[in-house]
Amino acid sequence: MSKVRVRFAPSPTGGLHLGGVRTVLYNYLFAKQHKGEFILRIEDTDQNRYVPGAEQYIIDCLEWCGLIPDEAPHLGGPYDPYRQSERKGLYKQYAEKLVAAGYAYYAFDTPEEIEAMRVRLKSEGKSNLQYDHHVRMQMRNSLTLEEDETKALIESGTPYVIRIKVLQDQVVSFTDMIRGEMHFDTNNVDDKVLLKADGMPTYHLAVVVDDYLMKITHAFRGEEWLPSAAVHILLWNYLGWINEMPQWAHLPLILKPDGNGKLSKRDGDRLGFPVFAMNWEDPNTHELIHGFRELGFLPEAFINLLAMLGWTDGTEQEIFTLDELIEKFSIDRVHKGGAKFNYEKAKWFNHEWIKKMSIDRLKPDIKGIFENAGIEITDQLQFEKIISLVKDRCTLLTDFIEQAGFFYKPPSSYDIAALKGKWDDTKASFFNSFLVDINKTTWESVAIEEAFRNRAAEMNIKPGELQLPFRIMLVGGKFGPPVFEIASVLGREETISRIGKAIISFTL
RNA sequence: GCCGCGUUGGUCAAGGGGUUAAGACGCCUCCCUUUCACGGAGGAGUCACGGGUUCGAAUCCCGUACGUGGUACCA
Repeated sequence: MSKVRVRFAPSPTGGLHLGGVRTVLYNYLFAKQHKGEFILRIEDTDQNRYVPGAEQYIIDCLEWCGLIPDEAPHLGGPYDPYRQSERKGLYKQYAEKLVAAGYAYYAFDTPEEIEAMRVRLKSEGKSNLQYDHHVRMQMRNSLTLEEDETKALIESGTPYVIRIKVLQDQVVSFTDMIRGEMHFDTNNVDDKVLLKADGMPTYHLAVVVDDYLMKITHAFRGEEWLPSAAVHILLWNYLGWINEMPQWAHLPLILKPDGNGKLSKRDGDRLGFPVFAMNWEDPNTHELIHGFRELGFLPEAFINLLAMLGWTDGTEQEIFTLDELIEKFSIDRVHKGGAKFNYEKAKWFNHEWIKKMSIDRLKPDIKGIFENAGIEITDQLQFEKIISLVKDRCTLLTDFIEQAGFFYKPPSSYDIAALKGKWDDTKASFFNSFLVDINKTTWESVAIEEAFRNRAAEMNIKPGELQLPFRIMLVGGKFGPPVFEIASVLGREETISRIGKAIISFTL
C-alpha cells in the first residue's frame, strides 16, 4: 500500500472549533500510526468569506496542540501550493475535461432565474427544488442551447458556471471506515456547481482535484459532508481517478450540551465554556470568543478529552498521552453517533493532567499566568515547592492564582465568618506566645508544628482548635495546603508579620 | 417537504444473541483531614417505542418516534 497521506482542510473563516481540532487529531493520529504524512491545506475558495488572520490562527492552534503538519502553506512541501486560492488556475482544466466528456456543462442561469425556477417548482407542489436532472433541460445551459450559442455566450463574456451532470438511475456506493457500506441514489443528487463564475472551484471540485493531486489516501471529515459524498465519488469516477480515490471516514458531530444541534461558538458564551482552541477576536466586530488555552487548559488535556469524544480503546483507560493515542487509535472504534459536549468532564481531564504533570512542565505556564496577574516569581525553589503543594487542588491552570496567590500577597481580608466561635482572648494570647516561640525554631514545617503543639499543650488548648485561626491568618480563608507547610514556605519573617496583623484584625 | 445518518443512566461510554448491563464525569453518603482538595468505601440513576425472528433480544430484521446533518456560484 502506498504511503498514508491525510489532510485537514479548513476554510479560514475565523476561529477553530473544538470539532475541527478533533478532526485534525484523528487525522494526525491515523497518519502517525501508519508512519504517514499529515497535510494542512487551506480551502479559501470563497473570497467573500475571507477573514484576515484566520489562517495564522489555525496554524497557531495546531502548534499549541502539538499536531504539527508535515506539509502546509507556511511550511511548503512537494505539492505546493497548499492554499487553494493560489491553485486557482489548476481547477478549470478538470472542469473543462468533464464538459468535454459529457459529465458536466456550462450554465448561464442568473441567480434570479434559479430563484424563479424554485418558485415555479414550489408552486407546482414539488418538494425537490434542486437544480438537477428534472429541471436542467428547462434551464439556460449548454445542454439546452445550440453549440454556437453557447460558444458565443462564453466569448462575449457572459458569466457562467460549470455544473456536474449527474447521470440518472445509478447507485453510488462506497465504504465508509466508520459507517460501513453507503449507498446513494443518483436521482436524489443535484447538479452541483463545480466551477463558479469567478473562476474559483467550489469545495466539491477542489477537494477531489486536490486530494488526487496531493495523493491523499484517507479522507476524514465531519459527518456534515456525508450527503455530498455522492457528488465527490461521482467526480472521482468521471475524472477517471476512481482507483486512486481515498478511503473515506465521516466523523460524528460534537453536539451542544443542552438542547439540540451542532455545538457552535455561540453556545460557549451562552453556557459559559470555551468552544475554540484559543482566544479568537473577530477582526471586524472585535468580538472575543474564549479559548481553552486562555481559560487554563493544558494542550495535553485538551487533546485527550477531544480524543475521548467519540472514541475509546475499549478498555477503562481514559487518560492518554499523544504517543499512546498514536499507538492505540483505531478508526473503526470511532462512534457513529454524535456526542454532546460535557464541560464538567472536560475540566476533569485537565485536573487529571495537572495532577499528573511534572513541576517542570507546569512551571512556565503558571509563571506566565502569575505574571499576568501581577505576581513576580523571584525564588525558583520556593515557586516549585508552591506548585507541588497546590497542584492537586487546581482544575484549571488559572486556579493557581486563587490557590497559591496568598504565598505572594498577604490576605487582604479574612474569612471572619469561619472564625466564629473559634476566636477569643486565650487564643489571642496563644498566638502572642507562639509569635515569640517561632523566633527560635528551625524553619521547617515539622519544627513549626512542634512549637505550635507544645505551646498549645502548655496553655491547655486543643491544637485543632487553633489550626483554623492560624490558617486564616496566613491564607485569609478556609483553603490551601497544610498550614505548617504554608508557614514554612512563607518564611519566618512573613509568617510573623501575618500573625501579628491578624491578631489585631481578629480582635477588633 | 425531500434525502442521508444516528439512538445503552443527566453526560461520555463498554458490551454486537444467554452478563447481577462494565467503567468514567456529575450528584449523594461515609472514611481520611479540625481548611480546601487528593485519596478510599458505598449509593441513586440506563438498553427510545411497537412488532417480528429465536428456547432466549440491549444485541438480528421491519416499522414508528425522536434527534441530527444536508438540501447555496459556503465550506
